[in-house]
Order: sequence, then C-alpha cells, then structure tokens
Amino acid sequence: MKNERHNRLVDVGRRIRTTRESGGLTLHELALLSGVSSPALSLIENGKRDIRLTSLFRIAGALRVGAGDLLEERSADVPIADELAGRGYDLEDYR
Amino acid sequence: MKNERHNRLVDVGRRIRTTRESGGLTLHELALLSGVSSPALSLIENGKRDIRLTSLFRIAGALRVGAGDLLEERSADVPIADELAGRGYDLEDYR
DNA sequence: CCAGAGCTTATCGTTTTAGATAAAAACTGG
DNA sequence: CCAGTTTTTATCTAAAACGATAAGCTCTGG
Repeated sequence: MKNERHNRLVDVGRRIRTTRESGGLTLHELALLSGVSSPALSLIENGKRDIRLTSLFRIAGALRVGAGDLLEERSADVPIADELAGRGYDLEDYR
Repeated sequence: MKNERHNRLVDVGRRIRTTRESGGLTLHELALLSGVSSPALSLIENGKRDIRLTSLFRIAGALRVGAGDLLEERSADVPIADELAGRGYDLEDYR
C-alpha cells in the first residue's frame, strides 16, 4: 500500500475511532465484537490499512452504524446515545 | 473468501452494475476509468470478490457516485440523468 | 451460421490484508 | 513515581486481492 493518496482511509479511520469512543468501547472490546483484531483495528483507525469490505461491514455492525456512515459524512452523526454509552453491547460472553 | 454470508457483497455488486449500466458503460470502459481490471470488475459485480476500500473508492469515483451509495440503499438512486447516459465520461484518451 | 461485442472464468505472479503474538509506547489514576 | 490499562508497532504465516492475460461463454445482428 503506497502511503500517499489515502486520505480517504484516514478519514474512514477517524470515523471509526470517533464512533467507537462515543460508544465507550476499547480497541480490545471492538475486536471481540467485530472479529477484527485490535492491532488491525489500530492500523485501520490510523488510516494505515486498506481494508476489505467484509471487514468494514463487521466493524460497522459491531458499532451499530451503517457501513456508509463510516465512509463519508452523513446526517446522523450520533449513532449511540450518551445514556447508552458503554451499555447495550453484548460483551457478556467475554467477561 | 468463504462463499457464505456475503450477500452484502452481492448487493454491492448489484449496485455497481446498475450504476454502470445506467451510465451506459461497458466493463471495459469502467475498467479504464477506474483502474480496476474488467475481470476483477466482473467478479465484483457478481459479489465474488471482497474488495479493498481504495478499490471501492476508485469505482465510485469513476461512476461519479459516493462510495456510500454503493454500499447501501440511499435516497438519490439516479446518479446519472438519462440524457447524459453514455456521455460525460472522459474516455477521450482511450479512444 | 457466424462474427463481433460484452461478459465470465481460469491461471499466474505479486502485493497486501489479516489474525496471532509479543513487546514497546502512552496514557491514567493511585 | 508507578501499576494497570490502552494503544501502537513489529514479526510471522496464511489467505485473498489484484492486474494481466487468455480462453470460453452468451447474445445479437447480418
């Protein structure tokens, strides 16, 4: 992956990170929910990885947003209500 | 790529094909515009390829739609007006 | 019947993702 | 300071994308 011209990936990564943090999830937790390892998630959130569509779908599903929401600016930028931050994710099986 | 659970990819492929056809482009022309080879495009449109984000971006750019439009149902489903079908694409350098 | 256009499928070599693991930073509260 | 948590970085291997090429298929019109 040539390290230029991927501002798009940086943007996507920023959106993933913002969404994850607004959900009160750690990389490790998102890794468990999405099946994408936390080292991979770190690269992704920093725009250093050109991921496949199914990976995007798994991450979006774990974050409970539409995959398109992670690609470009969309209206509803508040996918997870604050009162639910950190709650509502089924991490029971891992704890 | 496991051949199950990729209805998402099939959906994406369908949207790409629909958009390409509504623009009056052949696979070969879209290949020239996007830099994605036509055999690859064929696999993608048939949901048999789990493409990378940058490939999606290049295809969306060539089709002049937002990448998100190719991922899920969106409002404006008529990216290219009929009067412009087959026109407006800069294939000059290739002809 | 066949010729051409468009699409599909297969194969090959190269590049890159991706999970696992480990270890090194960064950040945080005590 | 320091201990624990979180994130980043680095290896390793396996699997898959990707472009190129070529061969095969399908459909349509002459």
